[in-house]
Amino acid sequence: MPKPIRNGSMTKAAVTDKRAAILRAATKVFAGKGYFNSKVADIAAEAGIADGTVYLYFKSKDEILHSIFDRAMADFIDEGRRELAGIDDPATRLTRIAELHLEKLGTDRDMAVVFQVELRGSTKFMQEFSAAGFAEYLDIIRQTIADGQKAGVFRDDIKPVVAAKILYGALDEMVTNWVLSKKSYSLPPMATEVLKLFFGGVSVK
Amino acid sequence: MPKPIRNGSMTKAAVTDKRAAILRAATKVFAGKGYFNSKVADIAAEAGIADGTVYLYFKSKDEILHSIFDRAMADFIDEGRRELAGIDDPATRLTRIAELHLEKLGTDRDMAVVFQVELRGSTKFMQEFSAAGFAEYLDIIRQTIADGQKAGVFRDDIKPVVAAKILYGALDEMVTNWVLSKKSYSLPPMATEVLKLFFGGVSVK
DNA sequence: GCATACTGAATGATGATTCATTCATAATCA
DNA sequence: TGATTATGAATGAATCATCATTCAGTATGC
Repeated sequence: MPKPIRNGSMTKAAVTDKRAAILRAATKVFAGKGYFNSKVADIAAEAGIADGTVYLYFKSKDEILHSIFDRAMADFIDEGRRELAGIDDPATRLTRIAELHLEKLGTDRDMAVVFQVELRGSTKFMQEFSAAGFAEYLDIIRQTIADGQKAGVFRDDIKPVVAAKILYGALDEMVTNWVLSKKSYSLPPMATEVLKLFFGGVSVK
Repeated sequence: MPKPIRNGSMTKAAVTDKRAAILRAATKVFAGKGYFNSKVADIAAEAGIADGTVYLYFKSKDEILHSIFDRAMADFIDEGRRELAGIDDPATRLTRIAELHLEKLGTDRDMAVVFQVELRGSTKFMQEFSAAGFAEYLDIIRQTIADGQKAGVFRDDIKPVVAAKILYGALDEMVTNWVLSKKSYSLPPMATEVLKLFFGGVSVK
């Protein structure tokens, strides 16, 4: 009376699929109720498998959350590098980065919720994560700004690290607002708005 | 062998003090281990009282977290309004807002950790909170920017809400970085950096 | 049959909350 | 004033519910 879906020996691809299915289910569940309020049983139910099966693919609940980030972040950085490979002009690069940032998170609301909300749910986690992908991302932005300064298109009385944090913070805030907003609107177009201000400032010249 | 501290009827002030003491202890504990990893017993121990005593002042662990925000946010908005009362020039107002923001959080690291990290720990919480103080804060910024546009000092091809979110996001990111940073530096001076970019933009004119 | 994937009930730990009891102080009384 | 009683803040051990995790058993495919 359980629902036997597929048993016996699995192909490598099938194994990966099931892992991915669990991660997808977990992302959805975490997004809905938060990591600590989510039961492993909820994830199993969402994925249509038994509680115990989760442990055939992940060592612990904690590892599931980690995997979600690791995979998403790795994908994002990869795609970013590929996209940016052909772009030299610093301003254009920043534009593409901002667009990618919002496109990526604006496409998968559950993932965005987990990133915006859960990622910050623990200092410990933040610090582990900081050490990994986040620092790398911020550094790409920083480097691009530094290049722009060297090229003379960006003012150099602002430290690149600071400017990078500001741009990141602004984008991040757009995502957070979008995630929490009741109204449904498209996120990517906000990139233009952010960049307009980031490049030109609010003051009238 | 228990530690009798003070019994009998308490003055109103003493009661408020104990409540405040518990909130202070909780802020410290939450900052250190995160809300969900903190035991009520930890808070009690930090405050130097028995576990049960916590429940004489708060209905639940959840209520403690709420109280921390409510009080801090109310204080902040009050102080902000008072400070801004005498300032008319929009740019000066924004400057003062940014300074206050960073001064306030830069003064009490535990509080800052709870705000930056725990506040975002649950969508539910975020939304409740959004409805309350946060929206109000963002709106003060928005209004100031709108005033600046009307006065002709800020460009009006950027929507005030968006500009407000950008400024807020940038400040918020400064705080988050500061909170997570191993290095110890002073937060308030970052206000100047943020404003320089917010007003003038990165591009060379 | 044998190996492998899966199941889901049982286990054990954890931790929020409760509540019967204690006792310092205040109030009342003679 | 000193003795006596009432008050209610504080205590902390016990309760009780909640899950993460395990594992003995089942099903499936080869």
